[in-house]
Amino acid sequence: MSDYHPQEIEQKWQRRWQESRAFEVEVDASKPKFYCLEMFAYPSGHAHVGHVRNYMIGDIMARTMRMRGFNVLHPFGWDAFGLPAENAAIKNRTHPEKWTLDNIAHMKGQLQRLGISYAWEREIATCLPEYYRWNQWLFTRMFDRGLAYRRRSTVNWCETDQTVLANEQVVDGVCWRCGTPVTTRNLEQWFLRITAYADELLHALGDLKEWPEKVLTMQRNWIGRSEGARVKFPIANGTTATSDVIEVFTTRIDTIYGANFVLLAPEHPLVERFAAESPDPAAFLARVAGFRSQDRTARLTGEIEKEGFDTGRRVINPFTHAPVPVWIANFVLGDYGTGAVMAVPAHDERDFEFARKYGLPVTVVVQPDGQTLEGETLAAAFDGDGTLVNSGSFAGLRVADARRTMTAEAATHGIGEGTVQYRIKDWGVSRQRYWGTPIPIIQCPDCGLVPVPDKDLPVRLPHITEFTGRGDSPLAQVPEFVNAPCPRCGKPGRRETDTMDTFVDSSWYFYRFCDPTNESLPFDPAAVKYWGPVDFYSGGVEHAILHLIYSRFFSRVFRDVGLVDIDEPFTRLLTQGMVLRHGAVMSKSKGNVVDPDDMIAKFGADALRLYVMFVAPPEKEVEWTDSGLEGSFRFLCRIWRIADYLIPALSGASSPAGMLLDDDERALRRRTHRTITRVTGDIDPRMHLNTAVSALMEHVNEIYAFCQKSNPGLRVDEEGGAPGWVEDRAETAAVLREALDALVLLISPFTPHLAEELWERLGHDDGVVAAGWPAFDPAAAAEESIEIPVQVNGKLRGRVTVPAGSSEDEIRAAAFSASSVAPYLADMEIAKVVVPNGRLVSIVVRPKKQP
RNA sequence: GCCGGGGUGGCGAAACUGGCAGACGCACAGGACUUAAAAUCCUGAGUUCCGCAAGGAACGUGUGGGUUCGAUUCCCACCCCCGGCACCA
Repeated sequence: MSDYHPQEIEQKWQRRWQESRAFEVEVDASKPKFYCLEMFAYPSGHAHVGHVRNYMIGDIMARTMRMRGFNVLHPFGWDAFGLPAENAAIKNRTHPEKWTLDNIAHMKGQLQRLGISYAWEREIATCLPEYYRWNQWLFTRMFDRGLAYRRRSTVNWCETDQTVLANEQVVDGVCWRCGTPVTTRNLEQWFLRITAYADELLHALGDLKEWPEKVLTMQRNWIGRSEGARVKFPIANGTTATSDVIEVFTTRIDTIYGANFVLLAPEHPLVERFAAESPDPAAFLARVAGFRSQDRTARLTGEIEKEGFDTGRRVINPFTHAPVPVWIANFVLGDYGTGAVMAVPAHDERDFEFARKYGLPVTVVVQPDGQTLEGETLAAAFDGDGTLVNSGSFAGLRVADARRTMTAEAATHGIGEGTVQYRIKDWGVSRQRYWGTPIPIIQCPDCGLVPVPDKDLPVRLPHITEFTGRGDSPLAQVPEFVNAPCPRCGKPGRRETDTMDTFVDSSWYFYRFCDPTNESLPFDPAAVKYWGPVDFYSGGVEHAILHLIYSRFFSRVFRDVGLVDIDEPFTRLLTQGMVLRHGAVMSKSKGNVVDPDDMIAKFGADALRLYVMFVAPPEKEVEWTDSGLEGSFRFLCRIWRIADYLIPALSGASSPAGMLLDDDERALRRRTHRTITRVTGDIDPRMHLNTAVSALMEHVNEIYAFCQKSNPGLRVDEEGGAPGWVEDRAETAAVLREALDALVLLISPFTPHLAEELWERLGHDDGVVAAGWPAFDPAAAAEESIEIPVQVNGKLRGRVTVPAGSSEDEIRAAAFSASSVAPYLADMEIAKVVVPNGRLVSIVVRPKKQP
């Protein structure tokens, strides 16, 4: 009797996998490919079990598909740029690169000790010039296509630290580090024109059949398409020039006869002019400034009260030709639509609230069916369907018809047009930071913005030794970096000193894995043609929007640049749930993290992997429990014991196929094949890893029960329990061998080390991948007899056992003659009998009518 | 407010196409083994009630209704929890 010592076994197999390059793969057109990917990791220091759950899920998939004969690409890498490294540099006086690379080394060790089957030779880290060079390459391509452009935009600014703050660094309106109230600054910033793909990104969501509904919905909301119209309201007493028009965006052009006033956002371009032309420009601007500052801080903490003031100006409603006042309102957004709206208080909740507050008129132009609303007495805006009134020649139309007709009418008269508006904005990628990809642009006094030519890439990050966290872009303090000749004319120019948002790095890394060392292109298109798209992608739901939209965007840019011929990079997406402890997400600050290495030391990596997969479905949050992990460990010990007991007697066993088996042997064999089909389907396509483990547990229980049945009171763990009863009967040895072989292969994606060890002990030389996924034999799995429940008036009253394949009449007869059912039928009239698919008998009875 | 996902034993959960609710595990209880304990192997267990017992009855998947021979599953209304978006005109 030997005991299960996971640590020894695990080290042995991890070493062998590495020596044999077991998970390294190459393009092989003769085999079907499977690209399995987990979202790569930010190297924050230590991975806890919450992080690694995701890698375990992916590993089950990768190992299963490998055994099923696929050429499996399962790579890993590091999202290695980012602010924490810079903060650590400021705090600990280490260089961000050292901090990052040290963390990578530690975390890589953690993952290797978990036995995740990564192709480590393809490892990438985004902070290395070999990688970020291609960020720069793509950026220049985007610049050439007008997809990357520069404009002024506001950033959060801390006066004390003299630095830009990311949104996450602004806590309740003050700097996270020093508590100074945050102000804004206008800087030249780079944007990527994701809006050019808004429509495509939205529509293609419909093709993502294997994405969670939740993520699709979130992306739909984020892109935020709305159909409406732009309508021009000429300024009263102005000229006919376009500068004398306020253009509004509305989704309710049908209510335009009720547009009692027009509202401008505080950021609207006309505001400055109206102020200048007003009697008291200073007071005017002060009120506007008040609104603008509200946006930054007050809006984060809660709903701000609707406020506004009359500019004194009037515009002409192009449908009614009546002059209406123009107000400036704090709740109108400057960066959506045209920054101006027509207010229809009778039919818009916000406009209604505003009109009532300031005593503005309310004109009803849509009447709901069977009611007559009056503007003066209206209690709330009515935004439902109805019939137009007070709307000139459009009166009497239904809302939907009016929208169509009036949009066309506006277009005919040149006063407006139908349009589609998106909520999504262009992606601001400039970061005034050190630890990121330098933006490869040089500003030349003559040529303007000039991209760095390919031959000069990468633009390397200069080595900086002092990190203070103060000042604007750290790169601006390195003259030898900043001063660069214009690539076009050679005159002294100035290099862009901002770095890229790290989301750029992660928007295409999955293609780099296909060809990670390419020195002439981001990747060989042929490699991506073979491996792409990612077949199975898993990661945290926190990336449901940004990362997954940016990746879909970049994938299309690569397509349009000509490097890939697919649109969608991820065929199937799984968003894994987090691991909680004491009801909270694991975090260092809460002190509730579980380090996988501690668990490996106690129970082994296999037990940890199995537990995390068994405790709940992959998408669900789970609460960590030590006792659950212990239970999984016990289960593995139980497997070890039965295998250790049986293996000596199985060396001569052959396949049970074709043997004349007794009832118990046939039952065990049936069980084995049922387990094969259940586990197979539970992993793929169902991805119910917890029930796959349950099925394996039942299978093990069944093997024990089989042994107990032949040998009541059997002690599997006793010394010298040489199982002669197995060897003596070839059929018994054969079914037990088959049961054990199947168990070991089926559990190998979950507990690969234990499985390889047992597989070897079972006498196989080539490992579980070479063995392949166990074959399912439907004939062996077929039941010989089936138990059929019998219901009387919907209540379970008995069960009958009939031979498989019995006719409905036979099943019916058996049900009626069953002793447990008969009493319920006595003195009753049979009203109806249902036998759906021969699976169940449902009898409906009622009392016999008295003659 | 809008959108999405949920609500099943003491706990994590299962039930794949409308068909035996609670598989599997944790915790718990009992038995075997042991001088004893641990470990192991076996057994039990939704709740309530009746019965010495074998066993039996009723109730039971958030609440209330509906469809159906039959509903955790489908339909309607509502309550609660989680997540996302949120003055997007």
